Amino acid sequence: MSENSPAGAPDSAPAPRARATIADVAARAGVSRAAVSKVFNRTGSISVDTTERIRQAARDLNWTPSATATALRRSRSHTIGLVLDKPSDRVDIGLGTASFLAGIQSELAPLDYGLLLHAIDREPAHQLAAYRTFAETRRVDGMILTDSVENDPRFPLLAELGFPAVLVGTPFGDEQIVHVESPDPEAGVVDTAEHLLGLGHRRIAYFGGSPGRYQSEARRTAFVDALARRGIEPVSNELVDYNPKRAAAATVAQLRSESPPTALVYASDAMAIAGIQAATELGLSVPHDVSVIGYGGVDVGEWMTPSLTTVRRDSEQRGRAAAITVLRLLGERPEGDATLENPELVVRGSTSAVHD
Amino acid sequence: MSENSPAGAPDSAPAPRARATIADVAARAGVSRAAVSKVFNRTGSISVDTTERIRQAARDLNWTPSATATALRRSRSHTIGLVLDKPSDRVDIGLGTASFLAGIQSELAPLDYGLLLHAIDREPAHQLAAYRTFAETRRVDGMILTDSVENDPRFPLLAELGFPAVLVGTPFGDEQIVHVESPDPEAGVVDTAEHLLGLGHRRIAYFGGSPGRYQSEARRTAFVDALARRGIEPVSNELVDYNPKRAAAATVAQLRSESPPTALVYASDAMAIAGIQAATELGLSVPHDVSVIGYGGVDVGEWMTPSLTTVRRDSEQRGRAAAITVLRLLGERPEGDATLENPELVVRGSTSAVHD
DNA sequence: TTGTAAGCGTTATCAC
DNA sequence: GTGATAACGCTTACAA
Repeated sequence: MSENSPAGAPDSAPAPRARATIADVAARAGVSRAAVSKVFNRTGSISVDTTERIRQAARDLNWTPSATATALRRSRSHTIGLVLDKPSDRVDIGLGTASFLAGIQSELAPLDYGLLLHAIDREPAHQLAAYRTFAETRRVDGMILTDSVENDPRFPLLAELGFPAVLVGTPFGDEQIVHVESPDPEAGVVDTAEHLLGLGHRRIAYFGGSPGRYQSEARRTAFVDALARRGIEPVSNELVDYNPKRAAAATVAQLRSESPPTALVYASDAMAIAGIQAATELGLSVPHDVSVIGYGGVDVGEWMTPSLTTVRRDSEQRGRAAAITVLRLLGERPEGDATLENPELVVRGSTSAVHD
Repeated sequence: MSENSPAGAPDSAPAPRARATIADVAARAGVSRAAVSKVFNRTGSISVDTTERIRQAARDLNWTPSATATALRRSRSHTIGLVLDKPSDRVDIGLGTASFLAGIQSELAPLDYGLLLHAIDREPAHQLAAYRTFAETRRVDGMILTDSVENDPRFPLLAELGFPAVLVGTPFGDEQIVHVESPDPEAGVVDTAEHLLGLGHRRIAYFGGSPGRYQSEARRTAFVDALARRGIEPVSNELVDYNPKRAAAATVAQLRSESPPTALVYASDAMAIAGIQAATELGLSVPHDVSVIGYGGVDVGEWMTPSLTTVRRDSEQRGRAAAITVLRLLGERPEGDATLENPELVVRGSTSAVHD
């Protein structure tokens, strides 16, 4: 690492002159602090003349209202919190998270809201403490949650605190929490089943996410039910924690069994990609010998070879909807609408009719 | 979208009772506000007895110091800003960004610093306004920058403002800015050239990033120079803006030329993955007919088939180093060290000796 | 060991 | 139209 620090030591550099305050601007414009505030908040009535004088003074002094002072006075931080899952000792951010963040940002930015990231592990005690502090310190005005779990302790807590929050997804039980979700969240998964059956597949293996997580369970149930309606049962139905390595291992085990599956369905694109590799290393060709389907619709799925058949869920749209919804909770009037489209099956190169 | 809003309307729900303040805690414990403050900041000396009374009172009232009030009083927001690049109308977050964020978080969390995300486009005027506001409103105590560009206007501005900031990477010219970078940033790229030459490749195409971006230019120059030292010139050397689609198109054009390259080198993994697809669609097999090398070392490269030979740069480590450095600038004493290892060539399945 | 009081930089409610 | 002035919730000399 190389490093040089002009900004660090205030030795040679001129001591960063004290920031101008509203009082300085008022003085320079020859008005009261109140007048300045009124101009910048378009509240109260100030003559065109003084308004211009004040604006000029502010420009001269490079003044912008202090966010912290405003936050204190208005008890609004103008910031939304997002809690990311931190499974163990490292923060883990899935492939789809990037566009989710982008979506949130795109709605927050126009209203000049900030986005504060936090990473918290799944230890219930830590969770509660963290969320409580999050709400109590009032660093954020509202928050966006993801990944509802069974008996999620966060929902009652937030309700008790009366803290504005929106869940992306569906709460597990009948917990009361504002949430955004598409009309039929599992539509794409059902199509997955139909697609495979239509191609003649009968021996199908499913590799799921994590136990106790709503999305993981719902997705799996929807798939298994869809097969059941056609009298089929998956040859395996395993939870591999959204972990690509575990998915690959489980895939190898299945493909080596005496009556191996002809189709492999995964609860995430990353796992599906790893599954393709596992199959390939066993000398099988995708999709000729085995078909593979992922979930998520990440961009790389489109670029890789074979391109990945998957269920695309618009992460960016989900981010936007979540942001819009919290903002509304806070009394803001964001532009867009919070409508979510159903995830949809995207048939690409990793699936084909069963051969043999 | 379905939505229900218990927290939204304060109709049925008991109006969220006013939060306890330090005064309430003081009253309940029968002490002054100063005493409470001292206990919670471990400053001044308070008897064990009163300390316990105060802590108990705080617990009873679920009180935590208000972050905004503290921020105002101390003129420290305890928050670091990170500016993400927003190329056009949408926020774009690269594949490696996720682990970069994770790295930053892992250093910030223990010191209870928050991370505020901002997305700004590359329009110089917007940039300057945004950074100025960022610094002036004091929402953040310091910031982390990425992607230095030629004549980067941000550096002089931040210097002028005396604002603590750290660049991840190398400044383009001789701008003064604290930065973190590995000792030999282009070591892996040079190895790339050697690797290909060693495999017998002589017709090599290079697909670069964006013009005027330091990393993009440095990477390209290092590669071309490394080839030149062995008397080789790339058959093509194009800038495709880190855009996988453009990379694929450029790849097709090259492979269809009269003397097509036997090796394709890309400035990002995403582009390399798209390049493999392009080659495959032309009926070529990777690595048998063409070798492919990416840059970045994203996880999917390891899981895909063929697995991707690439230059791995530890994004998480870069995030950690950036966070540590900016925290130090702020007078904090973060745990880890800000050392960066050189990126290294990871030879996997997408390269092989030239056949023909 | 504890308390008093003066801010930090705004905004909101009144008067004028 | 404009200006005093009192908060917002906390920290920190300085006194006691």
